[in-house]
Amino acid sequence: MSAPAPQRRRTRRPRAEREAEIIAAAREVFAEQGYAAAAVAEVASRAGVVEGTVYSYFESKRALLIAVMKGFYEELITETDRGLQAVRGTENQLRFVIRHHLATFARDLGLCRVIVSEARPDVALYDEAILELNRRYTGLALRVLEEGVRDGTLRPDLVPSVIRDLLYGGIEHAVWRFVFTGAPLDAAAVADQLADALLSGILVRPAVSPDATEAAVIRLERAVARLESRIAD
Amino acid sequence: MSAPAPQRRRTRRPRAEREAEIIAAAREVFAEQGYAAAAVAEVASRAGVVEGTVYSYFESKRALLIAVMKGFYEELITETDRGLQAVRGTENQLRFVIRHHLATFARDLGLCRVIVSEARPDVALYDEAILELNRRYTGLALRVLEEGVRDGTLRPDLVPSVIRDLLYGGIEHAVWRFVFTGAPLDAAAVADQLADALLSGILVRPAVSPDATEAAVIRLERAVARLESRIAD
DNA sequence: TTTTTTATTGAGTCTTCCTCAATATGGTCG
DNA sequence: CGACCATATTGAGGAAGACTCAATAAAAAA
Repeated sequence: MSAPAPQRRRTRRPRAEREAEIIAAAREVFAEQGYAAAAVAEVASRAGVVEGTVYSYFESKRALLIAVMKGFYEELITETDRGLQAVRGTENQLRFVIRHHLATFARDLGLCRVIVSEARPDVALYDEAILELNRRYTGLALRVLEEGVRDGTLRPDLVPSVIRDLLYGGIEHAVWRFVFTGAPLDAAAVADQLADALLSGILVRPAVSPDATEAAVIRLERAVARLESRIAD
Repeated sequence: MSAPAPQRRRTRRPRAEREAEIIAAAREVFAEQGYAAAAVAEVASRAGVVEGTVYSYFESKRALLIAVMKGFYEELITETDRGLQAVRGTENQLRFVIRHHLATFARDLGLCRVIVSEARPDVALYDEAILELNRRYTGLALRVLEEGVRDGTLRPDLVPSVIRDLLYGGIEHAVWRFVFTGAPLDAAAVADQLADALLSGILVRPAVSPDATEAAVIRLERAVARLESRIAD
């Protein structure tokens, strides 16, 4: 049953390279198995070292996870930033962010799942680094929103941070939906649906006419009557 | 340092009651410490039994978590369903769902965090029960959306399931934001901001600006919606 | 009261994170 | 070119916690 004993030889490598190898192995294992199920011993073995070695590079399993996340976020931030510079206009930039984020999630699902699940449970100081990365990343979208408000493209009464949450939260849930149903995800289509809803809202544009106002007044009177009678009880 | 040794006596209790006690203890411990950090031994101790007893009621720690989630979801579904029946109109119903979900999250944050983090990592068959509960719960909002499309209140080109994801995802992220920044959460205000964005979109409405009367009508409708949902509790 | 059933126990196993003293390696310096 | 040394690497072992199971005792049945 024992594997062919990979016959490792003790070799010294430049610190930076070995560290990179361990991080790469960890990224694989975490993405495949999730954080809790991943064994540090397996990460070590895939990186061609022994468990103790991993601990001479990283304080703990969690610190290793954070290093993995860091790498992931750095890539994501760079790509997104570059993309945003190539697109003009608030609406187009928002569509780009949504599409790119959704595509990233769909592509690197295993790792994204771990990040989402593990970055949140702990408000521990330890994860301050991750919070900072997350702030930097979602800050890109926030700036787009703020500028949209400033230049009059977006409604002046918006609270940009709330809209940002709506945006990222919506994407996340949309992806889970597909993960769980197992349906193939048409990332571009879903991104457009999300963007349309966010930009234009879901209500049919009320034809602002005296009729509509009158109808609303009637609805209100009835509702108030209902409330009054209920309070009377 | 050792606690005063609770001096437990071996007592036999009706199966259902003991089970309920264990679930209640687990709910506490999970909410306080998170799933990974919670020790089954502590759950047992708070329930006044020994670790082995827990395992005679639940196959595994995870099965225990699922039982806890089940109870939580059942409550949530009942409350939401009851509330929806007391509110008329697609827009008001959506506002109710958002407000109630946000309030629940804010109130039972510890447990919600665990549910969100632990329900997703595993697409394992084991969690089929949780998936079903989640479907039932979010199905309530889905039905509101579908009916809104049918009766012409909502845009006919909407994909209701995507909007539902936008809604729940947005709430979730909005809550995390407050958890992490530590700011006090004005649930009602944030719920309104989310609802406004979702219903009307974030783009500036071209032209047709409502006059003062219409604006007053809109304010009134929101006030009535708030009253109705408060009475529903 | 005696017998039967089964809920409860707690000691022990196994897995996994993490520590540390011993070891071997590759660069450096005589 | 060989000896030396700083330190990267190792692997055995400790600690904690999930889970098992044969023994025990409480309640129900006879």
